[in-house]
Amino acid sequence: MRLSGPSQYGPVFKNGTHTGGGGLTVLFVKNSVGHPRLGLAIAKKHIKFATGRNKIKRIIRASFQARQSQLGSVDVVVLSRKEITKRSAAQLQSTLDKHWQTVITQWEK
RNA sequence: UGAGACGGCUAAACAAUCGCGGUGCUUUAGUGCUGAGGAAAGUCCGGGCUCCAUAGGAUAAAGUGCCAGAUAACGUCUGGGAGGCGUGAGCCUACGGAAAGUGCAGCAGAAAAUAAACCGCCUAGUUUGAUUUGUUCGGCUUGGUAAGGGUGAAAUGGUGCGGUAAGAGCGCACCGCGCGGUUGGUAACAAGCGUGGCAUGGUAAACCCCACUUGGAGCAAGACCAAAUAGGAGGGCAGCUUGUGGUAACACAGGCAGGUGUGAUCCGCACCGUCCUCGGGUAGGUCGCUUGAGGCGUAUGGUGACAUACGUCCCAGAUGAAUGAUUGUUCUCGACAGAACCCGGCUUAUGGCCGUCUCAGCUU
Repeated sequence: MRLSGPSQYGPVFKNGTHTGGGGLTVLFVKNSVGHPRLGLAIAKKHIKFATGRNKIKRIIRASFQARQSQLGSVDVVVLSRKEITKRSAAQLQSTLDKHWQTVITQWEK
């Protein structure tokens, strides 16, 4: 489910395909595990307080879980951007849905 | 009812389904248990713990600063004293030293520190002044005077009476202050007695002096396991052949091989044993990591902070970092905010509820 350690994060950062927008950047790459795995990187620089960071992580995890069955064996890392402070929770969910869709279509190819 | 002071409690509730971090049990898919805060925050103090060191003394630097107690310790807390603020409940205070030394004080004001005569008040002298001819007023000179005016945050004790030419601790009373006993109190201090005639202006959150405290770095502390690579130590085995020595193991000398680089290739040139063990410690992993100056209850001691005894409970332990989503019901429609080694405080942010007390108004 979860990515852990530089050995698992490293390949995604190096070879991952980018999609972005809406205050988030999504990197993804195929893996050999057979199920999707999620990693999060929400910068303290962008969101100052810990509660705010936790909220965004929860939103991303929830939407990831909802789409989990549709995603193939992919490692995904979601990064925060500066504009994320301007986005509401509902906006984030819709943009995440878009990003998952692009990941699915890319993976099917 | 309004305004206020102090203290305590709480952190939407319940149910279902799907998930997440720990952990146990069967066993590889289920299931049980459990899972953020009052501030987890700021990182401002104090400890524990760990390593470096061996800290005995002195100096520097930093901090603390009424007294007594609590505590592992503190700059925290409790009780007391003093001063200040408020009608009051209550609240606030870096609250040691200015007769060890140095420094500082804008404007105003005559003068701001070995005090000082601007206006004024008073004595004496003087007079081409005025004049109601006076023991008057004015000018000038000489002294005396800090009572009054004015300036200032602050002007060398305050008020009153006596006293005096006018004044003045010059004298007296009371208050304040200094010094010395006495009494009460562990002490800070208070009360009262005697005495001095009034001294030491302010500023130490200016330097400074005095007393006390502090070794440094921090869980990325630190301990252990440990791939790979380079270098290190020890040991085993070290191609073929000729000669010499030796019984032999082996040693010495020569020749031929082997690998890598250079290069299209050959020659040439340069470089090179191999395996094991130890040590080392990188990536990575494990521990540290949650049973603790612990919580809750009762009793006892203490004004209290707190201590002691007994009983009882186990209450997050992640590491790109766990609490969410959906549905239903209810209400006052939910603030500030997320553990990261652990405790004791302080400070700051913040929704709601309750109690006690004070002041004002109204009713009885």
